[in-house]
Amino acid sequence: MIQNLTEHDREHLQEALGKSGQKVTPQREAVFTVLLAQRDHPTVDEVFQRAREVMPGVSLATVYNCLETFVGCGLVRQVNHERESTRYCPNLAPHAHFRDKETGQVHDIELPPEVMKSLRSILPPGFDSEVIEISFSGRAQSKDAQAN
Amino acid sequence: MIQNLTEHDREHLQEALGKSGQKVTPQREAVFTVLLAQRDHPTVDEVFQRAREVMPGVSLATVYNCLETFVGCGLVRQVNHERESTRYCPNLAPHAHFRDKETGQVHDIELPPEVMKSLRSILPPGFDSEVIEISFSGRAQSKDAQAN
DNA sequence: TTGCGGATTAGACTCATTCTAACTGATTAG
DNA sequence: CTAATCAGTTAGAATGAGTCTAATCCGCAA
Repeated sequence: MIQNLTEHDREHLQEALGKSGQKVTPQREAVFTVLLAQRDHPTVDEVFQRAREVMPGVSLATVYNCLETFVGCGLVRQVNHERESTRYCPNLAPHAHFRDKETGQVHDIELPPEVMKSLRSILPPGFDSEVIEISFSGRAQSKDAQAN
Repeated sequence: MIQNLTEHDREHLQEALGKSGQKVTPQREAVFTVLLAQRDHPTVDEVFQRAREVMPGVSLATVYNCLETFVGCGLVRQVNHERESTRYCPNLAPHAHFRDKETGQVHDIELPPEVMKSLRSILPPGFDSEVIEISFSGRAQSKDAQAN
């Protein structure tokens, strides 16, 4: 079942939207709720299915719009793997992604600051990077293969 | 102008294809030639345009097939950035990619072995990764902004 | 020469994403 | 109070990279 937002999360949503001059709407709240309820890197379509459980009339276009808005104001990250459908991730801490080739599941991998630093250090002078994406792919056999 | 393959490159092509039970064909040779002639991470469409200069009758489907074959036998790498068209890269050394947001150009960034090692080390036990992709995006102002 | 199998071809198809134009509903201006 | 405005939402059409299909080609072996 999809829980409602906590007061804290609702404030987080409102603040992030407000900073870029946008408002909380019922649809945005529904989509955000869905993202926080199940942190499994859903595709747009999965978000859409889940959002309709909470708000039956919501449209796919709106789900696209909401997700884009959230990405724009830094509330969620896009996760792309090869040319598969884009997935969404509300984990804001710096992290890499690991994609299990067998199940298609995506797992977050914590990214220690010293690794981030060594990565930045390989850029030759003149290259200024705002975003670094790191993605692994392979197999995850362990028990926690469904977590995260 | 697009040069012919050197003897060395032709052998490389033949050997890699042979290892996975495939043959050198005129189309494959043309596509490979195009990739080596201009190492600028072309899209399929760009490869197609260039290949037609060398072999006017070649079809888009064949260019897709050739590129997929090359990826399959390890001759080239795919480079994906967000959901843009896939690009292709004949640089086999381990390297990251840097995408210039202004020009859309992709540059290779050398990846020292110790950085690779520190990256592998962040994977929790149970995660076995065959492939690591690292991509930066931002601005490259420098003079060599058009190279590689 | 016939047949086989891999490679190539043109064009149809798929499907994630984007676009468009109409509609809604809240807020502001007169 | 109306009317005008404007962001947000909606359904459905359009886009475009990539894939699939069925026909053809071509080198080689029986």
